[in-house]
Parts: sequence; C-alpha cells; structure tokens
Amino acid sequence: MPELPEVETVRRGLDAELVGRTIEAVTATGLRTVRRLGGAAGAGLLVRRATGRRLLHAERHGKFLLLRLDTGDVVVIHLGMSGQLRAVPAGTPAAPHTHVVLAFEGGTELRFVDPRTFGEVFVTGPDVPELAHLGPDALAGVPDAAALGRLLAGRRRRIKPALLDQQVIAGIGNIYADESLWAARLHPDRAAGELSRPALRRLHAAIHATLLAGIAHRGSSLADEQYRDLWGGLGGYQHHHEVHAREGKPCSRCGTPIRRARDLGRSTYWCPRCQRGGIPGAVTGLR
DNA sequence: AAAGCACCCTGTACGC
DNA sequence: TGCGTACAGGGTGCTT
Repeated sequence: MPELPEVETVRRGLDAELVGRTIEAVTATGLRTVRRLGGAAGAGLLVRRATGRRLLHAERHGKFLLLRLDTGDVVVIHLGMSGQLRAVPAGTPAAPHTHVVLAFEGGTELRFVDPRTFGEVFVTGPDVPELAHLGPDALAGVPDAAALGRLLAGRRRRIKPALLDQQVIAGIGNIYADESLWAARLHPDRAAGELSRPALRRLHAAIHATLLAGIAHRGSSLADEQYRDLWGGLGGYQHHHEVHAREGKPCSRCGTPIRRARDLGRSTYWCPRCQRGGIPGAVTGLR
C-alpha cells in the first residue's frame, strides 16, 4: 500500500520524466476514480482543465501527489491501496483497470491504473482546499521532536492510531507506523499525549529515519500488493522491515518473536520485549 | 475525543 | 478442480 516513501518515489519519477512537459490529451474513463468531481461530468472537467496545460511542478503532501499546472490548477492524485502511476510510450496496450491517461508531448503517457479503485484523481484550484484537513507532512512538516510533541499534546488516544491519522500527521501508513514504533522502542498502545521528551525524540528520529530509508530503497513492495514505481520497478524496503509482516520471526534486537494483533481493523506488528509501555488492557495488550 | 465498525473494491490465498 | 471466504487496508463516515 503506497505510503509516503512510495508516493515520494513516484513523485521523483515525475520530476525526472514529465515535469516541464505539456499535457496534450486527457482521457478519464474510470468514473469512480474521478468520483470527487462527479462521475461523467467530473471526467469532462478533468479533461477540460488539464488538456493543453504544462506541468510545472510535481509535489507531495502526505500520500497525495499534486501536479501543478501552468494555469494554477492542480491535478491531485491519491493511489489508495492499489493505485499505480506508470509512464509508458504512447501506443502501449492499456493494462486492465486503466482509469485515467494523461498524454504528454514527446509521446509519453502517464497512466493511472487502480484495480480496487480506492484511489482517486481530481482537479482543483491552487489552494487545494480538499487537502486542508491534512496534518503536516511527516517528512517536510515536522522538523523536530518538539514539533512532533505539539502534534500529539493533549491527545488521549494511543500512539499508533495517532500516527495513522492523516489529520494529525500526513504520510504514515500501517507499514511505516509499525517500523517507526519498533525503531523508537515504543509500544503501539502508548498514550500519544503522554510521551516523555526522550520518547518523543526517539520517535521523531525513528519516523524520519524510517521514511528516508523507505525512500532510499524506493518503497516497500510486499508480495500481496502491487506497488511499483513510475517505470514498473519494485521497491526493496520490504527486505529491511523489522516487524511488519514478520509475525513469529525473531526481533533483530532481542530475538523475541514478533507479535501480531488486529487493531482498528488492520494488523499491528511489534516486539513484545523491546516495545514496552502499552496501556494495560488496550487492544494489543490482550493478545 | 476516541474507538470500532461498515463501506468502497479486486486480486490472491486458502480451506474444504 | 473449483467454489466460498478471509484478507489486504487508505480514507470516509457513522454510531457508540
């Protein structure tokens, strides 16, 4: 599932491949993908506002990609669970579940492919009000432990749900939340607003190091997911995961088998020995 | 405020 | 072999 490092890898691909070029044609056949704009009318809106426009910048906020056009309009893309952006030569046969195609000058097409259609594409104005509810970007917007502390201050919820909440901090998903908490030696059930200053320092450093490592390895491509970069390449960070999808395997620090529990409808992985301090009786403490 | 769940959706894995 | 089911979980929205 694409999280910040995967989206950033795609963004860098756009920088290398398509920024500065003009969009010559747009097709939007996946009506669910453009649902925010309103079905067939939305597809027309995307075509009208993107066709003939030059791509000035490719930006990222959390897990959202923002393609800034020369009109000031912004094409916003979220990959959801199974979305892929691929750059291919015009004329390449369309993969199944290809929902939106931006045909750039020079013969390269940017194709949005998304089997499960949790992802979306829409066009909006320069201020992107649709993303105003997001917290600061987990990499660019949280400069130090004190900033992280301010985001978590006063919150009585557990730290893992807080990290996953895009309104608190944007870009962290299930993989990088688990990996960051392991690196910081924090139990996923620790109370978010009651972390000590050393714990906040460890967590801030862990989030940054984990996200940067994910980017350095071009993201995580787990066996049961589809993540690939702009050119179809697989990421490699899954080979460096310490806890995620490693239930029963020994913790690299202490040898204790990694545990797994269902939390908020998804899996949480942690080392029960290295990651202490869970709230007694909280979800993962019971299993 | 926070937890927990249903929902959207399809590909894959697995048990019978 | 093949069918049904569980699972994967990002985001949203609802209820408790």
